Amino acid sequence: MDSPPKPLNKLWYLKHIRLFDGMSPSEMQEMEKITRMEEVKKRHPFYLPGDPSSNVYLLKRGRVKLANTAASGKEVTFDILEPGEVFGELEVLEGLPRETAAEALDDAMICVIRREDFDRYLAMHPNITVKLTKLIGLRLRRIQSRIEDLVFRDVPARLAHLLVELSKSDGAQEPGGIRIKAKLTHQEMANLIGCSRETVSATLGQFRDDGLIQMDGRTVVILQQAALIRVAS
Amino acid sequence: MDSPPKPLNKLWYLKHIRLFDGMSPSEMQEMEKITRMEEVKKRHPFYLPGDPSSNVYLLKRGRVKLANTAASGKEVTFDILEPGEVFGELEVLEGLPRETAAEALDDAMICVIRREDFDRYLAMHPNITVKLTKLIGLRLRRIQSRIEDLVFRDVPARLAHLLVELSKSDGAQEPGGIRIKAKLTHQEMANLIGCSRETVSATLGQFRDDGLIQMDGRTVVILQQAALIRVAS
DNA sequence: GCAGGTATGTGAGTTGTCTTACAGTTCCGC
DNA sequence: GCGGAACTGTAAGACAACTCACATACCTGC
Repeated sequence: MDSPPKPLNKLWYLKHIRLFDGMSPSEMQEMEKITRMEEVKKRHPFYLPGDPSSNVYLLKRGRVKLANTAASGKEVTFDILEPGEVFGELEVLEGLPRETAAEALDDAMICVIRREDFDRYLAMHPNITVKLTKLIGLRLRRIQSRIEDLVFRDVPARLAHLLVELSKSDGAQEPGGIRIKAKLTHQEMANLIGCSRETVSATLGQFRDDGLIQMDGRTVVILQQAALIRVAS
Repeated sequence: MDSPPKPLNKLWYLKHIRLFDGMSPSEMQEMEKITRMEEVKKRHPFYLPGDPSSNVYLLKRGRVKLANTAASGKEVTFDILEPGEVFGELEVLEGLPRETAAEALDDAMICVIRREDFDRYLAMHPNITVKLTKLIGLRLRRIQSRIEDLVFRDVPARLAHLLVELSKSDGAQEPGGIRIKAKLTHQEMANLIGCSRETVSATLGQFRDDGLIQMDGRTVVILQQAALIRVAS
């Protein structure tokens, strides 16, 4: 009747499946040719929903947020990308307009690849196509697990889950705890777990009062990871 | 400030992106060789989360449900597949264990392809690989829009959305309305939109009282599609 | 064709989360 | 280093959806 106790889903924030890792020097050179470097400022939008999908992007420096906004103004964040990750390739592949917005969270550096060049490159490098398929497949699995999160877990569990995953992907071990380096505002956390900003503030406050975390200034330090994982159940 | 009014997301229930459509006769023959036909009974599980991913399945007849169950017993349904659709290929591709359960909703007929054969087949048919990538990409987009549904919309809106999409993919035009042929229980609808069975019953009752739908026996007939779409906003 | 299992309808009570409102705090650009 | 903007903390009230409980209706397999 009971399913076996399930470990926290490691796919949630699994990062760094890099599309172009392990390229040969000649492939690299070829890629170099079709790529244009660009520097963009914080909050710069790469694209908005409905835009034609004319480019694929490779993030070199800074973070990029993939998100959508409802008519009400409520926002949902699908992913926050770290350097090394590719984005925008999905819609390019299908030739459909953008479905999400992409925006720089920090001053960032990116490589831009024009649609036609990307298509041509893929056609000539079937092994990269397979890698791309796996990458998209992994994203699909990750996003499925977010649906499970939304349906199965309440806000404290989702938030605990988020903190634990952030501590894994972005944490610095310190005496007494793990400092989460990724600086997310409460609003951004709310957009990631699908609740209101106030609820995040209150729930973090609860975690603090319970001794699970510590908040100095605007960064979170996890004091009791095991207990947090229990909350995330 | 306001985003432009967004039409209901057509990806939600978009079906029939068939992986092996447009195959040449020789390719077909080749596929034939690595395929084993099987008949399975209603409620037969193809696999469960954690199972090794040893096969890819091609659904010929009947419906298949992809779903997951929480320790609490609550269930979320990711997709209900119709004949012509492929499933189980994602985990096979990555060589990871199953992450969802797959089970026959009706007595069904399927083709089973062994993992090694599928891998080998893909390696020899790069065009099928590209198609597979697009198919998985489309699923990703669909599932992203379900997250938006869960975060942005309340239950009446989600249910109205579901009915409208079902009427498109599985509806029969009739004098006075569109009959939804797919026979889903209230529980199954609840699993699809992430709410309780009772809430589905009550909300359908509300739609009936408002004259939006009609329920004869266990099938739903949509009387006022436009109004339903408005509810789904 | 009847019985037992499965599905539906409905109500009362509870609760998690949102909304609204506002005060306090920290950051950042100039 | 100062001022304004962005962010955080907290609380009260509202409400959507859940749970629990039970009655009714419906299929379907023997």
